[in-house]
Amino acid sequence: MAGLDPSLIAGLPTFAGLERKDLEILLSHAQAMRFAAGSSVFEQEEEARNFFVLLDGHIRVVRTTPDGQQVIVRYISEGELFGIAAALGRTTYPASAIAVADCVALAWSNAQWPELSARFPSLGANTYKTVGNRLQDAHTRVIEMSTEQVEQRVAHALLRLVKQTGRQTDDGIEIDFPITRQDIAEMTGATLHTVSRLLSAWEESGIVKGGRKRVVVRNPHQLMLKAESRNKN
Amino acid sequence: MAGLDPSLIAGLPTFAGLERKDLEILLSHAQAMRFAAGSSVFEQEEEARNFFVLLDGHIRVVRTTPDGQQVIVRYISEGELFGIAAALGRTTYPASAIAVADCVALAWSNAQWPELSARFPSLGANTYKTVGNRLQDAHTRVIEMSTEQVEQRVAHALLRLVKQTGRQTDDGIEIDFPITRQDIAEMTGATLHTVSRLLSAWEESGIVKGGRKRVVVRNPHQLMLKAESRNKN
DNA sequence: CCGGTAGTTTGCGCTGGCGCAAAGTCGGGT
DNA sequence: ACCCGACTTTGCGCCAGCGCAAACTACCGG
Repeated sequence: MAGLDPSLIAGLPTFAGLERKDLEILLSHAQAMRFAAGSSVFEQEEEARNFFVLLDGHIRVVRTTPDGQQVIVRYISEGELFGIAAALGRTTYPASAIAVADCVALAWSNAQWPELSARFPSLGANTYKTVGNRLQDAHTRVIEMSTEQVEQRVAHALLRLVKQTGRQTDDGIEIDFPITRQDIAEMTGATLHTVSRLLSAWEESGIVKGGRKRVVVRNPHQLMLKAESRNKN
Repeated sequence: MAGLDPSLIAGLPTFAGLERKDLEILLSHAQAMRFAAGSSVFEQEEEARNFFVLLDGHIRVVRTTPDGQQVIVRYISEGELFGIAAALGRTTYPASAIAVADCVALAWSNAQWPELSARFPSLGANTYKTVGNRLQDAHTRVIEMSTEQVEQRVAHALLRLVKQTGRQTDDGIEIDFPITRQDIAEMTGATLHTVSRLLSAWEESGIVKGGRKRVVVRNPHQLMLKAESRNKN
């Protein structure tokens, strides 16, 4: 259906639980979708109609508070399941998803969820695991926000991004999609200004290298030190 | 098995999805456990052997950071499913659970999870929903921590506790288990001292009434005002 | 009834990081 | 080639809330 390009299917490590044949059946129910960088995949409060697997690109998940404040919940990279609100008993998406690079995703209608999850138990297992990881991450973030200084939180955020999407360059490890200082601020509960100051200071000491919508980590080890103690380094 | 007291079974609203007969089968696989106030139900990092439903009492879930800081993840009240780490693909509990009042819980061995969840789809649905709610809560907390002042966070925490476990008294609504200023601090990422000061100020204006390990909310509406704007009231 | 411990309150000084302001700088579109 | 909007940097003053310190008080066990 929808003429799935077979080449898209090649790399889906997350679905290793499924046998080749089952995978093909599952994929035959999916629809491929493309999103240009900057476009919206779904909006907060919108009725949850689909669940997705991201095949290529990067998506930012943002939650907006009643008074207009924005917080970045997380970034989604290739192979990840997302938009599974309906499976978790919600009728609307709790956050907005925005493509930060050109994206390709597979989408299934939520109406198919009961049938598909019954037919492919490993889809269910995968969902449990995904949600478990997210819950863990969310709690980790609460702890960080509760106990750490801004400098440590920013360092942790960068390390997480590097680990998740880092691409080795001759300069160091680069975060593989455009990200602004403001974005980092919204991930860490700091202000744009403070983040900018921190990155400037780190650039001074050769730990990172900045650019317009770019961050390259030159010295991950030193960055870990910043992340770990509230002492001066 | 384990001679379940039938009276315990009476009130299990959370499991409404199950028919009476199925419920009995499910319960026949469970083991009843009692925990005295202050005792540990399970420890962080301990191998996850069981999952539970709390029948009576209150349990505090605490996560400890590598450097010894503690953060209260949440409180569990009657009817809630907990300790489901294994179902989410983990082998150890990510946090400790401590009874803050005398507790009665039903426990199932994790080994039974695949069988039970296959046999009773509504158990699985229930788990998805529970996890969905928790994920939602965790994200809400991240947002609060990111965007709110300490005063608002403490107000929100109290309102949540009151909503979850409030007991009407002639003085106002009382939180139904012993809770210290330190506990509130660990829920909100503030210090004991700041929390104490805030509660003193609120007691001054008649919004709450404090006591040793006790908090009574006399004026929830005013407390909501404190929770909502960073303006002076 | 009494001593000890766990919990609470309050004072004081300091500072991390925010709010506000303004001046760069990069890059994409016409 | 230029302009405009988006992104970034930096300076400065202020204050919420923390760290430290000390006193107070309610409960519990003996």
